[in-house]
Amino acid sequence: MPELPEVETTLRGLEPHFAGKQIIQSELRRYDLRWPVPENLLQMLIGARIARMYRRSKYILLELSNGLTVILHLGMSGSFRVEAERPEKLKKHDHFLMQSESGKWAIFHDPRRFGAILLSETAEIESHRLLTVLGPEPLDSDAFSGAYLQSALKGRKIAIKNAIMMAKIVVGVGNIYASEALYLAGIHPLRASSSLSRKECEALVAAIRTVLSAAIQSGGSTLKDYLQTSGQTGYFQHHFRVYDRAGLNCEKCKAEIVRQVINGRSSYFCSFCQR
DNA sequence: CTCCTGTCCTGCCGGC
DNA sequence: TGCCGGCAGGACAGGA
Repeated sequence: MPELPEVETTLRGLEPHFAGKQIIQSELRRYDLRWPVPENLLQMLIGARIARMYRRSKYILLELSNGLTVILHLGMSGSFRVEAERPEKLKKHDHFLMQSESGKWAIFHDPRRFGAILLSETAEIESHRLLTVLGPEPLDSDAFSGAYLQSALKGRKIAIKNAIMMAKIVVGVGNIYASEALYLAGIHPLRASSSLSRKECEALVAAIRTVLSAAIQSGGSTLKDYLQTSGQTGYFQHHFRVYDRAGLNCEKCKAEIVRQVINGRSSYFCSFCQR
């Protein structure tokens, strides 16, 4: 799925047409996403103003003027596109649409339906079951530091790649950016989490920030499903150093990049550069 | 607690 | 051309 950069890119694509705007029309074509979509969604959304749009982890949050917040998640295959008019023919997996007073439509498309649309009272959003368990934002340099990471990894035996993909430790890092960040930091993905030195934790924190920031700059990464709200693909996949590059040569040492399944997920690394 | 596995769902690709 | 297995970017739920 869309990892943090793709969610951030989506948010930025929606904001100009929806933040601060009233929702004048909305349609729901399927209720059976990851969890059932609340039956009162349209009733609560239509006529409400989106007072604020923001991202927390991989969730896009629409804070409405009526005391409710819409929680959106793109799942594994979700994307939003913005259209000037409601298309006469919708695509097969277009599940949700909304039009703001700007006239623009936002259309949620999600073939695998691992995405989610939920409602929460705004006053209780911080304690929502999905949001309350989350660790720090990786781009928040105060909360996500080398010292923090080392303490969060203390006593953990799991592979460092699994650890940085755990939302409780740090949010937003998925399978692609975990491989890329570990490569940049020179850390082997199978290292035991608690074995990382303070210096390595600092390097990893910096690498995660660098990779995520660069990916946001490139409009995210498109492998199969992900598109920007404009319909364009992201560009960061052209900058991958290791992800999906098994058998190619490491840019630094020319050794072959290896693919190995770690915890059921494809992982890519250079066994010479990453120790 | 930590950890590991199974699971939700559709589409695509390669092999036969 | 068709069928089948395997795989895909997330992350919750439940059991050891």
